[in-house]
Amino acid sequence: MSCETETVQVLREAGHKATPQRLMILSALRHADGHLTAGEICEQVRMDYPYVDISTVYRTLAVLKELRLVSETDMGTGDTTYEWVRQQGRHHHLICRECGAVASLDHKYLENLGAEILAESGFKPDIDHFAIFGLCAACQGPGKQT
Amino acid sequence: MSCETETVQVLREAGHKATPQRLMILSALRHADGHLTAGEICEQVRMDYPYVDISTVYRTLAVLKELRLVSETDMGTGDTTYEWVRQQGRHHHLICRECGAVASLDHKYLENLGAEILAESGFKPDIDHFAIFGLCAACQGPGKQT
DNA sequence: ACTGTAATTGCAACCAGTTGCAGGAGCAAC
DNA sequence: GTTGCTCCTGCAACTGGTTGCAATTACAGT
Repeated sequence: MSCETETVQVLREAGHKATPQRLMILSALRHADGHLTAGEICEQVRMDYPYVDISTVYRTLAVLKELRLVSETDMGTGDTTYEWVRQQGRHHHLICRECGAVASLDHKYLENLGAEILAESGFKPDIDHFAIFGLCAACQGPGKQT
Repeated sequence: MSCETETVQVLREAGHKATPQRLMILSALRHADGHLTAGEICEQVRMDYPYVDISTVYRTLAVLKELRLVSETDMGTGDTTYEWVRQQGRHHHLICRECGAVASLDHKYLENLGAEILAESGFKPDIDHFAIFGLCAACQGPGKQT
């Protein structure tokens, strides 16, 4: 758990406390390599400490999201998922509304967009992790509608 | 209600039925000029027909969304809102995560993005109505938090 | 106008996520 | 190590939205 020291700093500096529950949630997020739902995080933490409440998980996720340590993504299937934000390897998701396939999108496309918006309107968009819906190549063929 | 004829066509062609409830929901959406929540739509319909169930509203909205007649937008405040999609005047929203201000963004910025993604990955994104979070110009100033 | 079929409705039960609250715990200062 | 303040936790109640189901209704074909 020594790898969380840095994160603990960030928490403290923002006036938050580093509680065991939070460290466990943090650990679950870090060591998972994909997206996790709040429920999954809760289950995982309960293996070590069975009393965590789901509301604690949600509240912790809210704090982490505010500090921009995790990103929240609505995958379109009604599952809201959370992911540890790494500094490199930013990516976005292209989600097919027909077949549900998920592809990754390199950050560079969005980077342009972010810069353009900032230049023209002064609004600085949070472009950390987008989920973009649409039709994948396979589902665009004529007469291919489900 | 004669202005709904065209929409009724679209519904029928997709194998859906044009029920009174749906027409009332449709009417509410058309005549509102902004975003409406499901609850607001339900209330409005109940003025004419008190028995509509909220689930009917949600199901109708799901159908209309699928037919791309309405767009669903999560405004970030926990309110999911729905809006009638007009062919012209497509726009997107820039929502400030500090002060909640909502600004409009012209469609042209996203048009580029859509074309790029399509060209490079074959994925055809639905770029009808985006909600982009970030910091507005006023909230970016140093020490201007909250 | 009548009929058959499939879509739709309203209801109630349900699920994900949020909130208010009282007790408990972290942490900075002494 | 103790103290005090504030944040955090777990609980339970609640809200927004979804789903399964039996009864009903739209509508295409006749």
